Amino acid sequence: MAKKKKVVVGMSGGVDSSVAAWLLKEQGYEVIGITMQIWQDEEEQSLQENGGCCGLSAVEDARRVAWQIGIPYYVMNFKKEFQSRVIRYFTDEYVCGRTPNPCIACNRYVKWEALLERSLELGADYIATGHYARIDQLENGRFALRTSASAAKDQTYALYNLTQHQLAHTLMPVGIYTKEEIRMFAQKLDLPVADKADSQEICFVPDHDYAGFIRRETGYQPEPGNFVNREGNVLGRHKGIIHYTVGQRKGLNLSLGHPVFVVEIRPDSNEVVIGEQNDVFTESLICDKLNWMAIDGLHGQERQVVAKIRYSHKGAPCRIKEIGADLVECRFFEPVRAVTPGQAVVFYEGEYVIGGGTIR
RNA sequence: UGGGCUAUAGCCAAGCGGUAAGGCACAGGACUUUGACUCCUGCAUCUCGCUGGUUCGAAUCCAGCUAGCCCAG
Repeated sequence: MAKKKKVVVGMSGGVDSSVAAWLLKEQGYEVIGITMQIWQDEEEQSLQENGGCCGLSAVEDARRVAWQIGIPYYVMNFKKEFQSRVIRYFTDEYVCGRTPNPCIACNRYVKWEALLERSLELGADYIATGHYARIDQLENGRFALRTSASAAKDQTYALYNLTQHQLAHTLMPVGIYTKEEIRMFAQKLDLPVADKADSQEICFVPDHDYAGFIRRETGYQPEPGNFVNREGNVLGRHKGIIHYTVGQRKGLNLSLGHPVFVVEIRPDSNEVVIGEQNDVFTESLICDKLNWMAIDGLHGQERQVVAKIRYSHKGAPCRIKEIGADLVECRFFEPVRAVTPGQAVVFYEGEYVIGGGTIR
C-alpha cells in the first residue's frame, strides 16, 4: 500500500486555510497543521480579534480547527525570518521613497522559503495554503500559477515570486472553489471560523499607521520637505516621504480647489511631486528582479501579455521586452494609473502567470 | 492718513431682504491579504470682520469701527 503523501498546511486561523486542511485530508493526504508565528509578541494576543492573515488569534482558532478536523497541529516560530525578509525590507523601501508590498515578500521568503524548507526537513512532500490560486505543471515541464477559478478572489498576484522548486512542492486546494463555496464547507463542518472576516491591511501594522510603525521600528525620523508641481513650484510642505505613494490623494493636506495626486517621490531632493489626475497615468514601466514562471525568460522575444500593477488591478494589455540583464520594459496599449516603484508587476497569458518583476 | 475695493467654515467661493450652494481639505465608514485609488456619510444654528440701526424678517439695506488690497500721494 502506497505511503500517504505528507502535507504541511500553513494555517492562519482563517476560513480558507482551515478548509484547505480539511480538503487535503479528504483527498487522502497525511496532513499536519502549522501556524507560523511571525511577528507578534506572545502576550500581545489581546489586540487580535481582527487578526491579519498572520494574526495570532490565529493560534487559538487554528488549534481548534485542527483538533476538529483531526490533524496534528503545531506552532512554529518564524519571527527571525519575518523580521529580516519582510519588516526590514518594508521599512527600507519606504525610507528609499519606494512602496513595498510586504505580502509578496512574506509569501516568497517566509511562507514558502522558510516553511517549505523546514517542512521538507521534517519529511513532508508538500506545503499547502489557503490561497485562491491554482498550480499547474505545463507541457514544457515548468510549474505555473493559474488564476483562481473564481475571478473575484484571485491571489496569484501576491504569489508571482515563487520559485519552480517552491511551486513543485505546493498545493493550493481552495483555488478551484469560490469564497462562497469555501465558507459553505466551513459551515457544514461547523468550523468556528466559518464567518470570520477576510484579512486585510498590513498584518504587522494593525492600526493602519505604517509611518508610525516605521518610526518605532527603525528610529527613522521623517524629514519634512516640499510638495512641488512639475514646473518645480513649491505648493506646500510634506511630512516626510515615507508618508506618500504614487497616486495618493488623501492626506496631502493640499487645498487647491480640485483633487491633486502624488506623481513622483524624489528621495534625493526630499521632494514629493504633485500633479493632476491626468499626470498619474503612464503608458510604460520598467521592472527588474524578474521571476519567470510559465516560461524561463523572454530570450530576446517580445510578448503580448496582460499585466497587473497592483493587487487589485484588473490587468492591462501590454507588450513586454527585455531591455537589459534582468530588465524588462512594459508598454501598455492604454495608459495605466499610478505605476509605483517598489510594487510588483505580474504578467499573465490567459489564466497563467508567466512571470513578474519589481517596478523601478 | 485723499479716493476706491473687499471682508461668508481650514482654503477657495455662491449668495443681491425671506431664513447660509458648491469645490478642495479634513473625519468616519465601505472596498481590499501591500501602499494607494474609488465609493458612501459627515462637516457654518448665541452663523456670514465688529458694533449699532432700518425692517414682520438682514449675510444681503444704512451708519460707525477694524483689517487687508488697489490708485493717488
